[in-house]
Amino acid sequence: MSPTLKEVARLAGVSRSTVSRVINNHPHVRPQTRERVWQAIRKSGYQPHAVARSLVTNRTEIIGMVIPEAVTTLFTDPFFPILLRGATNACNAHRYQLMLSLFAPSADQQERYQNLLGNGYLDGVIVASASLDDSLISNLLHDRVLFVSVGRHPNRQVHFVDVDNLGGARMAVEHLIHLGHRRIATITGRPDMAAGQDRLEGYRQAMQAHGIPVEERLVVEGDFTENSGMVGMQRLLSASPSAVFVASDMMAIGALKALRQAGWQVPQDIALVSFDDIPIASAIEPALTTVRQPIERMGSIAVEVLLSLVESSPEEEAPVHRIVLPTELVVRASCGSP
Amino acid sequence: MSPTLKEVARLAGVSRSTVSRVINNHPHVRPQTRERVWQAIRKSGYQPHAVARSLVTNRTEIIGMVIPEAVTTLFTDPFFPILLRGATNACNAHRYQLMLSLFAPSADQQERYQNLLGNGYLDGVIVASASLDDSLISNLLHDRVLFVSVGRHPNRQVHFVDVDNLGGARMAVEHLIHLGHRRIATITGRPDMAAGQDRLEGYRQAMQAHGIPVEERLVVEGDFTENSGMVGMQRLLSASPSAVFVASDMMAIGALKALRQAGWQVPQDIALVSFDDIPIASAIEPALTTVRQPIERMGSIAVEVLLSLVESSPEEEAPVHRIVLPTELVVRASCGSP
DNA sequence: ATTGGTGTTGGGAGCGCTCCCAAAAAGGTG
DNA sequence: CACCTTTTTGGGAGCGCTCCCAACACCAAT
Repeated sequence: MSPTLKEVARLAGVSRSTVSRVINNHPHVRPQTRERVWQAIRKSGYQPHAVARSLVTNRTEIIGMVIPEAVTTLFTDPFFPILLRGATNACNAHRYQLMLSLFAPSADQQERYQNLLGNGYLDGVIVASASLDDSLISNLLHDRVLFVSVGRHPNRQVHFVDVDNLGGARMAVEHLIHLGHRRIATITGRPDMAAGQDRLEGYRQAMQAHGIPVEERLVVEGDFTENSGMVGMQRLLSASPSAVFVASDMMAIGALKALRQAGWQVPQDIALVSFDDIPIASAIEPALTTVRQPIERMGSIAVEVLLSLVESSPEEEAPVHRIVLPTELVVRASCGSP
Repeated sequence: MSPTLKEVARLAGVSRSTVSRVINNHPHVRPQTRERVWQAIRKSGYQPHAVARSLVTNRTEIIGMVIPEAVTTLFTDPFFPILLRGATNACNAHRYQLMLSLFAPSADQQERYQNLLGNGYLDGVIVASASLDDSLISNLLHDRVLFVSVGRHPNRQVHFVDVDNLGGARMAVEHLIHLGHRRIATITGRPDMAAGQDRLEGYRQAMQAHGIPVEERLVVEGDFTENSGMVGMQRLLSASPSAVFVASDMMAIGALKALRQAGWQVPQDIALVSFDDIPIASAIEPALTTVRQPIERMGSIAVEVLLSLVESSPEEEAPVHRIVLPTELVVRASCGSP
């Protein structure tokens, strides 16, 4: 089939070792020998056999992206694809490959985990949007797999990259307060995910900072899906809030649907602010005021961090990376800002 | 680190060969020996080292998903994530892994191609939404890489899975005709992609079948993006069509924006039918009448076909698979159907 | 000329596995 | 019980590469 090191060596009239040194850019090869070897490589169309190399270097230059399948909902939401794009870009820049893995928390999870992580194909893993109580994280820690989480994790050994969900949510709610609202409701994200918790906490902090007591009937639980936004809004209607902070754009779209059905006008009858700034947020009517988060950057930074771990010597205890990226409020029509 | 075959063999008091036979379920192992080996495997937590195995079997059980980065636009459109989900599911079922690769048609494309395909890490490749004139396909053919295209390709050696874009488009336009429309415009998809071409051809066929001549000013070119839908609609306004067939939902969202700005009501002033049925299509106002395509199935079938190629013996010339899946018209509010 | 560096090259071992072939054990038959 | 067949087991070779160590060439300095 394709030529091997040995054949290139014969072609160039040198030994396998020398060809290997040329390929891997090692010093101690005479320039003219190096040139001769390169010629042989080009002529034969030689490509190093990555699998063979990995067997000895114990590195595959492949990292995994693991998505707990519970968040399959995220597939209808562009969060995940954009994250993936960021991760891929960073991988390309470092000549690493990205292996994708959806993980159902099902009967065969254990088997799939073994299969993926145990077989030695991955140098490290990015874990996206895990639920905080997912056993995946503890498994990875136990097995000493190098990984970086997208979304914070309370365990102090976990490297993570996250956006400032708390600050972003606070900013959003404060914007509503500055517009004069006091009966501000919220539809939360999944309470088992850090983003869900933090956005709720941001809401509470903003309310408290301005001395507005939080009525518990103004807080309804969602799960980031459009449908939960619709249902949540319907439940909220009877409490007649004058504004609502919805913890994701997809839920805001659901909420808009509920409001339309109830005959409420946005922003005239109720102001709405949400979170994510996915592309559709600016395309719909009314355009959403929302908190923008740098999803793509989060993906590429997660990869950068992971690769720095992979490429550092295994024994040196690197400090734990806990990176939080800033968010930004994008004001559009849905909040009724003048 | 982790135990090897040899250690398991020692533990079970047999040879490496026997353990290997047990692992790979080969016959000719006495039941009681087999049991003893299994015990040793469980006790030691042995996991076969996939890289080492690949070196000798020449199979990695990894397939690639290649997306020409020109269609990065597809990232804001759920087409791609849903396809990916279908592909992943099929991979899981067959215990294959999926490697993701975005391919910029840039300066380093050639290098990345070599790097990805030449290094022997992939058993085969799924090519998603390639432009028809992309050199990727011809490279793959030339290098005898096993691959399946998502989206038809004219070359008769190319295995592909596609949806019936032509039939779906015809169905959509005929629906408008049955509603009494005759001045029907269209905003096309990218003319360098099969889906773009076929949806336009479906439009033409429907018009022709009903004896309605196609006015060329009623045909404007788009590229599947929301923005091109908006621009296209703006150009169409002066031709005052009574209905428009938009070749994708994302473009339809752009078109709606243009119509709102111009003060046209949908469906009262103009009927609108589009293509894809992405989740957002039913969530916006007015809900879109659109052609649903089985994206997820397309992804899993593509994988099934590819794996059948991978697992067939290399010499037997398999017949070329050219699979076309049916589409379905989903009638909602935007076409003004009674 | 001898010694000792320094730079360059070649060969062997080994990564963890599969597969082939031969040896050993087991089973059947006259 | 010897003989042949069949099943079961073990050991060696080899997949394509890297890395170590030894060998060699070359040059300057003693």
